[in-house]
Amino acid sequence: MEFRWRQEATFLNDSPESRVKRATIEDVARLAGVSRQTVSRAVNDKAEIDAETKRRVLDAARSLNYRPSRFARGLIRQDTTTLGLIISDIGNPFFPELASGVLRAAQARDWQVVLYDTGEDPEREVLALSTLADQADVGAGFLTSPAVFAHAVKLGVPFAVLDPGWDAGAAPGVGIDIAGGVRLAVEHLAAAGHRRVGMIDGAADPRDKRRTSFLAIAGELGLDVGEDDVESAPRTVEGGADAVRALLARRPDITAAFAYNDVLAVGAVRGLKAAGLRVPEDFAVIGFDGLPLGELVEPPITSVHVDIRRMGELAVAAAAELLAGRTPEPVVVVPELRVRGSA
Amino acid sequence: MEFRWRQEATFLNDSPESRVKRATIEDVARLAGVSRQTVSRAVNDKAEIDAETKRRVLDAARSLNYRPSRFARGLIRQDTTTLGLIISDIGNPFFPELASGVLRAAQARDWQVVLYDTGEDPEREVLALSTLADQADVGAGFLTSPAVFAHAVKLGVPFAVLDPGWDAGAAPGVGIDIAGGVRLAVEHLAAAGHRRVGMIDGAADPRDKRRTSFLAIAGELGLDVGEDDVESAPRTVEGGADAVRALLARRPDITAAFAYNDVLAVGAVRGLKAAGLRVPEDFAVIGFDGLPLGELVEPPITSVHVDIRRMGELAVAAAAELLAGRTPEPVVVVPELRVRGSA
DNA sequence: AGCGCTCCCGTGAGCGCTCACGGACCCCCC
DNA sequence: GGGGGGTCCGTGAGCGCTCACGGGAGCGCT
Repeated sequence: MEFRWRQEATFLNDSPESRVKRATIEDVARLAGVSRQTVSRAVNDKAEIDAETKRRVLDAARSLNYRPSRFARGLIRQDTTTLGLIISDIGNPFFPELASGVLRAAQARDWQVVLYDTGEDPEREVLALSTLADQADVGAGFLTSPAVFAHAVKLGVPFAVLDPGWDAGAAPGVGIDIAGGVRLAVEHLAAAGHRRVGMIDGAADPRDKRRTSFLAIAGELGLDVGEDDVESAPRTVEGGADAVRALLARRPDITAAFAYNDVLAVGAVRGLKAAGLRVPEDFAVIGFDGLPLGELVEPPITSVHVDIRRMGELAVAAAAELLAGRTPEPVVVVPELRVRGSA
Repeated sequence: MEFRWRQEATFLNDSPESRVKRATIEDVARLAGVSRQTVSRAVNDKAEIDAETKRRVLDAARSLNYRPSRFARGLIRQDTTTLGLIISDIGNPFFPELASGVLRAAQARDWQVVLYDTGEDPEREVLALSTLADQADVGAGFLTSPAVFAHAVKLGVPFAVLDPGWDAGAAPGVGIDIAGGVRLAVEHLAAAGHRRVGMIDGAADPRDKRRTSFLAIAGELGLDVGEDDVESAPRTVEGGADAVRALLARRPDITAAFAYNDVLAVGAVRGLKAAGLRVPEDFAVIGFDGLPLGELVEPPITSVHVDIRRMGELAVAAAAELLAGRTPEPVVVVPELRVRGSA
């Protein structure tokens, strides 16, 4: 009676996009003529409630469209854990693979996973991190730069970094032995007799580890490779095709290319074939990641295979450590060469 | 200095999986020698606080590893909306595509998206639905059967169903004109002169719409197609390859196949090529979904294209309607034929 | 002195729910 | 008739936070 004003205030709020004010446990109790506690008993299938009463309460709940507030519940039994996963482009087949591992590990621990796709945009990364910070208990994912990670630290979110190519250094998470992987690739090309090798780069940052490793190792092996044998491209199939063409236009004597990832490698092969070149006879292409996709194309992509799903699982494990207040011990995933058809 | 004990208390709690008890706003207030409210002001960057005090509070917060409880916050300003997205296998490239649309639309509305991968298992679907029911405000996704949807209704979660092949009927969400799509495919094959065509089915349920539509339309067009020209297979590339071989073994005179989806179609083409057949000259294959993946293989897959991302966006829109207490008006996505190389 | 203002800061109340109680009521048995 | 036990239900308290207040201190002005 003295709360009438409250209901009226509620129903005034009917702008198009406004959420309907949810009924509370109190509303249900009132309608069913019982107490909160009894409603709680009915809704949560607990004992100490009469069957008939329960039915009545449940009816009332249904008629009011009642659903318990996850916030109020969470406040009491704080057992649910939510992991925020930051990825840069779910359209890139790499990330579903990663998400698959994360999801599996999360499910095993009974964690929730909320997904943030930042489209490789640092600003959106920071934004995602901010909302993640107050929607999730812990985060994981790829971050484009140390600066973004610093933001996570500032926000106080525990975050497991997946090694992105910049030196994650002290940042907790799971690393990839990128230099080792690149070595595998370049050595493979060198062993096949290629002297003049280009790179199709997918990183924005010129200090990216794949690029620097490529240059270093190619030099070390005495290959004829210079700074401008690296062509940058957006990480798409088209990007790869365009890049290989550009590479060829600039240095027609190149006979092989190392691609930043398999998507670019697939694109490169397409570009080559479209230009009338045979792969690998006229031009060899080697990728990075070892995506299943690479086996589907013609020729199948020779690639430096990384166990991406395991990375996802390891990331969750690291996140769990972080959450427990411990420092996860550093893990590094070691890639291996998978020779298929393209090189 | 005077907070050393607290840190120790923190570290006492070191059972392997236990979460560290989080510091509350009260703890920070005590340590900084201020009130809750002042802490709140500092943490939330509000006015009415002295710079020096703010610094002190923030220091205290950091030293205690304080992070505000999302539950307590959510209880007060109930503005954050969370959508639970149920998919059956993120390894299937269809779903990232869908997720992409959902994510985009969700981001536009400032919604969170939590992901549930059920691996096509009805039991896990029900499970996911249950946790979704008390972790999210609204759900969306594919459900394998009407029974599962019924469970959602029973739980009281608003759920936007993506048309799965069973007749979603009254269920709110976004539909696909599957029959229309199948017609496009079968007519295309018939027009190319195929009389005897098989189907590679990816559905568990024999009443699946693609299968029944296929049978009906093939019959209508007077094709020589019977019940056992339908081969069931797991929705993987290998599944498709195996299925087409089985089909061929049973009925060697088949000259074309309609596949449940593009993944199966890609598999079929692989199987065919491995068996020494030329596609489409010896055997034509047509898929469903129109995934980007289909363009990458050789020959590219002719497919019934569905705008999957748009489906994701529409699903979010429907979910928003549901949340507002309205009934979303029915939407049906109409597929179109994309003739590429395989048929 | 007294008033009003600004700048800080603290105190209830309450968000919606569950947990730990306590208590009413009925039935049975000595 | 009273004690014991079972069944069902309600009442405070409190989870961690923010909102709406109220109030003290310090300053300048009449």
